[in-house]
Amino acid sequence: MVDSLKTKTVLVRAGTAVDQMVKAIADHIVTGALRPGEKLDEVSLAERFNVSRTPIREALAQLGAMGLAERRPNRGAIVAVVTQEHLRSMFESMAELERICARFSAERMTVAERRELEREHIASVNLVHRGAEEDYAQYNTVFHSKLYEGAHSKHIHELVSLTRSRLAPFRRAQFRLMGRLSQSWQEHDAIVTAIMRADGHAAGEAAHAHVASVSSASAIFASDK
Amino acid sequence: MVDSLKTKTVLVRAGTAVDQMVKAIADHIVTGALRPGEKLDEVSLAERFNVSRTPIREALAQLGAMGLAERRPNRGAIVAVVTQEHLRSMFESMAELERICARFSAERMTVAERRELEREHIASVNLVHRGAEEDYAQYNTVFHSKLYEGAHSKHIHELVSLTRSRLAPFRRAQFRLMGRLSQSWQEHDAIVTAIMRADGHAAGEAAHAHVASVSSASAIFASDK
DNA sequence: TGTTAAGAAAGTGTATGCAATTCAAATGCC
DNA sequence: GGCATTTGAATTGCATACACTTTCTTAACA
Repeated sequence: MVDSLKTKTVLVRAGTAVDQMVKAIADHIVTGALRPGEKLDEVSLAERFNVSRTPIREALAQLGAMGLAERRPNRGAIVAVVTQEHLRSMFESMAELERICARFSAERMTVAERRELEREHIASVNLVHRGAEEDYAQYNTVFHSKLYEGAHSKHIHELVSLTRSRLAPFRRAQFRLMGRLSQSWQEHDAIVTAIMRADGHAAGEAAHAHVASVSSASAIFASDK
Repeated sequence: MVDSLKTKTVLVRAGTAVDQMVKAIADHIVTGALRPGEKLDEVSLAERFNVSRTPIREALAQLGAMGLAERRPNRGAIVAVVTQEHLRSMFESMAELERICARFSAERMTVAERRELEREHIASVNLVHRGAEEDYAQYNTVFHSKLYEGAHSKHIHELVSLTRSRLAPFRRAQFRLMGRLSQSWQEHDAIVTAIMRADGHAAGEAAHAHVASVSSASAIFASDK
């Protein structure tokens, strides 16, 4: 089928429409274009993104499950309003989950996984020396992902991914890491060292301390409430 | 408005329709009426429950978020098929989450909460002596809920609730506790004692051991795959 | 006979229309 | 003037219709 025939569709859609909507709305929430507590009107969003209400509704449902939106029966959805206390508990949970992942990683990672982790960790020291904050932030994500995967526990991985996505609106990587690249690397180093020694407890403690450290740096971006 | 006028609606619906569908389908999955891997056809379900496809679709989306169903784009939904490995990781996660909740409870419970926990725990010894498995199972749920709430961490509570609901299909309380009421009570006792002493570490270890004990008793109900 | 391509059937994805509920403003009553 | 009731607009919930994707069938060709 020739694409040019579809004159009605102005913008060629990449994937399924509802996924697009989820990403788009989530992005608006994460970037702050949609403020916490703001009403997510179905018709407005539908007009805004040139789709009908149906995919919007499904997207809102998914966002609700993700914790980014809050759906009240018959009363529409709003951008999830996260209290200071709730935010604290999310960071706290994140620290605990990372502690578990690091402990499991130390106990369960294959030799290949350990080697790869150590190799990339050592390589990342260059980013620190160069002060490449953007690149380091990207590597940091990879580093933590390796910890999640190294735990060899699918469900823990799901829980930590869920928590991570919920915390996304409050983590601005560029701010989070500014000026503490060196500290972050040394904290990573403690984790890696413990994992290489297969010292689960030490790895867990190091990971917990690491996240707690990041949390306190991020907390200032919390919505005052 | 007089209710009898609505002759069309044969069965008076309690809440919103999609919630009904979620509960109904979830129930069918949990009870085993719908087997893992079975196709969740939208039109069939719609006819079955006398609603249109729309609420069914939303319900399936929610069930997907819950982990009870698996939705493939353009290919329909199936009852989530849980591998032995995945199930293991869920029980493992449950144990770790309970460890955290117990530790936090030991550290954070108010005096009133501690007193209430101990009071009900001591009272539950009667159920053990009477061998009231049904009642004990019910109390057991309350006991664990108190641990989750006592942690004073909203997000951890969400994570543990999510995991619990996902494990629901594999927990048949009546089987789970049969013949081990006394053992369960003594494990509870260790947790309560540690919490009353505000000994976070001991409480966590006791809770972890308790869940691990229950897990091994439940594992036999896992789908062989 | 095996492979592949075309087409029909089935089922999901999306759009639209109607019903039901909610929220608010205006009106009536005390 | 204050308070309760009602009515209307706005918005969500649900149903139905249509479009597109997938998949199974069938037939043609190597």
